[in-house]
Amino acid sequence: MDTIDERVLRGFDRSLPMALLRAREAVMKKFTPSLRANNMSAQQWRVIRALREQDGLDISELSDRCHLLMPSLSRIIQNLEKRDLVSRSQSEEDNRRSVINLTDEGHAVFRKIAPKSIERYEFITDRFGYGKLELLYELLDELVEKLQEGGDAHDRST
Amino acid sequence: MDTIDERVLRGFDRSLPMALLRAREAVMKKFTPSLRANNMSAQQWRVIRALREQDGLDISELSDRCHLLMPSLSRIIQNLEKRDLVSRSQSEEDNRRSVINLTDEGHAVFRKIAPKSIERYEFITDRFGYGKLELLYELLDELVEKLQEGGDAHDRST
DNA sequence: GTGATATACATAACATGTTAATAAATATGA
DNA sequence: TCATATTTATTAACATGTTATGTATATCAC
Repeated sequence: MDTIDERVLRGFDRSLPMALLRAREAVMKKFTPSLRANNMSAQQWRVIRALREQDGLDISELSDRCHLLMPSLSRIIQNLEKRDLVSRSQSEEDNRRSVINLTDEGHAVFRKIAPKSIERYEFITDRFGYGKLELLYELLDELVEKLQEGGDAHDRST
Repeated sequence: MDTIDERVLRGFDRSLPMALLRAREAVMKKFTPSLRANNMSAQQWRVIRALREQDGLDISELSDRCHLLMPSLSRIIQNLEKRDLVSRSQSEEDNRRSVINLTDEGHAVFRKIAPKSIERYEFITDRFGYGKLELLYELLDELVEKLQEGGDAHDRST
């Protein structure tokens, strides 16, 4: 048992990354089954939802909104394209950009899954409590904000 | 714009899974660089930490404590084994079990990385505030608890 | 004890996370 | 205008997430 620098690493399963991971896993368990039943991964569903909110986004925009890295998103789009859930076209002003649109079938899949998601969401709100949920949102947002401000001074290695 | 069942899906980037994802990403950004500088992934680091807390765990126990699925963990152990950071031996009582131990080199890596992690953790605590951090832990734990109780009645598909 | 079940672990197959390298189009500056 | 840098997107390569399947050992019912 080596003591490190007079301080000690927080107990393993009480670390912040683990707490967030456990919470996310518990939440996702409520959504995943109905997605899987429709051959949809959580990530693919994010893309569908983003396009439902605003159609015709380019891939960089989708990357931001869905919190997916470009290489992942690139593959996901190809997958959805093969399944005719989205279509891509070239931007007129900038030939580097691909514009992605939901197909009719894509819209249909959204309408099929969305009610299940709503139901699960209400289940979570009931179980946890509306007030606590709102408080949790606030804390999470503030955490992100506080960690981002001041730039990446502590993000560098070494 | 189709209205679903009189209710609407929560705004995309205000959904609980996304809020948890963003928070976790922001937190991990503080830890990942020093891990990467030592050729260590976050998952590999979890295994090292778990073994540092209690050496000689079997793979199922590690899976639980690290929140890694068995197939992932199986590969991770093989990787760490190749790099001589852990060693495996057969359990005497149960020949199905592998017992995993940290090697000297594994301990050395822990001692090298741990101070950085402690420092990052203190940075996060300072930025966010100790009280808020504790409150966040409580909320996250309670969320997990509430979602798990009552079994998996709503985890099923269809 | 023998056969059916369950458990511990590994592997397969595919999707995604992650960093690096690449290609093509566009923007910038001399 | 031309060379250079920047931006957009893809691909490569490897690690991990995830579900299904396989294999050996243990346990249990009988």
